[in-house]
Amino acid sequence: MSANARFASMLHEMASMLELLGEQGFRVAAYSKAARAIEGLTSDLSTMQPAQLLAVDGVGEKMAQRAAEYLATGTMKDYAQLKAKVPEGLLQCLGVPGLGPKTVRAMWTTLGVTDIAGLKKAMDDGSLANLPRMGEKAVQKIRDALATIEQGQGRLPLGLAVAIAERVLAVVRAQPGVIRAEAAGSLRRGKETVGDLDIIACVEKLDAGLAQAVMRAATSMPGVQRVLVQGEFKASMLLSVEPPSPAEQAAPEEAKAAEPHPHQQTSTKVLQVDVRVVPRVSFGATLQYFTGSKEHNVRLRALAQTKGLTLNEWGLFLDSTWKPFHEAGPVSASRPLPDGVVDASEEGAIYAHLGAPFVPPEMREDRGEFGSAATSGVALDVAHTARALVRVEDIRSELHSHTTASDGVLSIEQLARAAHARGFHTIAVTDHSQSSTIARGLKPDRLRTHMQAVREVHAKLHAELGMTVLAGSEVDILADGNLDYSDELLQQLDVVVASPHASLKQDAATATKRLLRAIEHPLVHIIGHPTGRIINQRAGLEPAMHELLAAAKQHNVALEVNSHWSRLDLRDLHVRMACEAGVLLAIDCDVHHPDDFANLRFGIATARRGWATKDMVINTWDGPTLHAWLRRKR
DNA sequence: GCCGTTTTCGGCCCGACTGTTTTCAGTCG
Repeated sequence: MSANARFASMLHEMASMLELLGEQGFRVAAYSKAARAIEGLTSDLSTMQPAQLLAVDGVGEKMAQRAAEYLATGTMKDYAQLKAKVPEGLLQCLGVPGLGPKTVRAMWTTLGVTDIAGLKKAMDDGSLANLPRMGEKAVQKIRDALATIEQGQGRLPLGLAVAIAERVLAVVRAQPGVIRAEAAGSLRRGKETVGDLDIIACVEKLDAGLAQAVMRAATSMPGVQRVLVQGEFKASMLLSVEPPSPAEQAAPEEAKAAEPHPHQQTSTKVLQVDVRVVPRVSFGATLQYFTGSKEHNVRLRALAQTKGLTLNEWGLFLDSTWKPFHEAGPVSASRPLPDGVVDASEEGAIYAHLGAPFVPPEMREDRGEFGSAATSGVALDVAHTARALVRVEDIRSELHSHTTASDGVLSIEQLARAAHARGFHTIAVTDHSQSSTIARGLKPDRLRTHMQAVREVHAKLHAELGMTVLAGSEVDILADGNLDYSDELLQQLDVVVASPHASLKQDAATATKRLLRAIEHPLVHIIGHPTGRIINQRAGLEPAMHELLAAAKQHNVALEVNSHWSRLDLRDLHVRMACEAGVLLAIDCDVHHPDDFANLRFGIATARRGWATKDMVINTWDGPTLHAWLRRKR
């Protein structure tokens, strides 16, 4: 974990502890907000001047002092004092759904409960049910929540969550009266893992019967374990997560062989799914609202307030029209919505009316998308970035793929034709190098034969389709930074993708030196999955990213955004750092199986989360431009 | 604790759902 991440996590912990001590809400929120701001920084805390840190939105005098203290001593006096007051186990109790700060504090101060074991005891002997505002049903909910946690309820990798969302959407869209339905939440923002699904279904007019029918269809679909809540327009349920299908398991070999990450939770087996039914006039507002992030929405609603408007999940309203309506009680089917200020059936209208540029979902993290918050010394032009963000349809080449020569399932020609069918002008065949024995890496003599075979396919398909098939290799970056083939051999390859595959637990300084050597190598074009992390399984390398980026810029090397949902490496924050440093990106699918081309959407989402524009991504270039760039290293 | 084209003090986003209530607090997103 980087110093930024460690400091931020301590602030988060302090927020929870203050909450349990009964501290005022806004003070608690200030800690959380500062923690999030630090997490989103693209600069190392240690390299920032005090004035730069104070310029970060959410970081004031006190937090800046704490950062200095943390950097100097590795800890903080305030943090230690809080730790001494609040038992460790209470923080786990706070993580149980349905248990908030008020309840945990009450059971701590009046029942002496200090951990999960004590909580279970208090439920069994009936003392918990005797707390104010507690009863048998509330206790049962906590029991169920504990059981769900023990079953394994972590965050699900994006690729698996998307597959489940599409199943739910199919059921909802099939209901009579449903005009459209979309997934919102962190899935729509393209986050690398998803905690729950938010499904928004749209009907023409609010109708309680219709809404109930849609929610019944969802809550009775196969795999539903438990219905958590069911109101007039919203239902929540727990859905079993089936093991990945064979196609979904077409993960890279190394991913399958990966050792479990020390912090890995038991694998996720249930996913919470919320289904909401809204009228057409509200659909855009609801989609916006539940796409989040929470922090982005807080800012957007505050913006609405400055214009005397109220923004909520039903639309954008004049205070004078919404407030009296609201005072009469919650919205219901029998009480029609008041007219909003704008037609909120599309979310773009809301941004437009508030005078904010439309923010693509992937950028809605309150990391500067409103043009105010500083995340580093470098300012990217928000409006331009939002318009020029790289899209799936911009990608014209694949530069990282495997055939049956190493661990892929396609022949060279099948691979090239699959790439052509997706509209690509170029594919690079980059089978593994000799040290990746698990993946049947090629010894030098096999590589020479393989290159010849690739060039024959190129001659054929270039004549037939105008397709370019490049002879490349995914060359191991060995533990000391040497490459896995001689320079004489590398020189003959059209494309060299250099990737770390083994020794992924080395310390930061060693990893930095290792990757720098690869970047500085004059025959290397792209660094593949630079950290080697596997989501939820392996932390991977933690090199000094700023040093790598400076070197990549200097040596004109592109860093990969590996699109496989188990990798997404570079990750979103690293992409943002690369864009601020002006470093080129290669968004690739690391194709082993024909289905892997479909993972491109996840790599694109990750790149967009890092504010990557089309011009920074070498796969968007036309053939001549890309080929000329590759030849500059030969 | 942070912040300022309504403020250096007094605010800080907004609503649904649930369970315990007897009008609403707690939790969640």
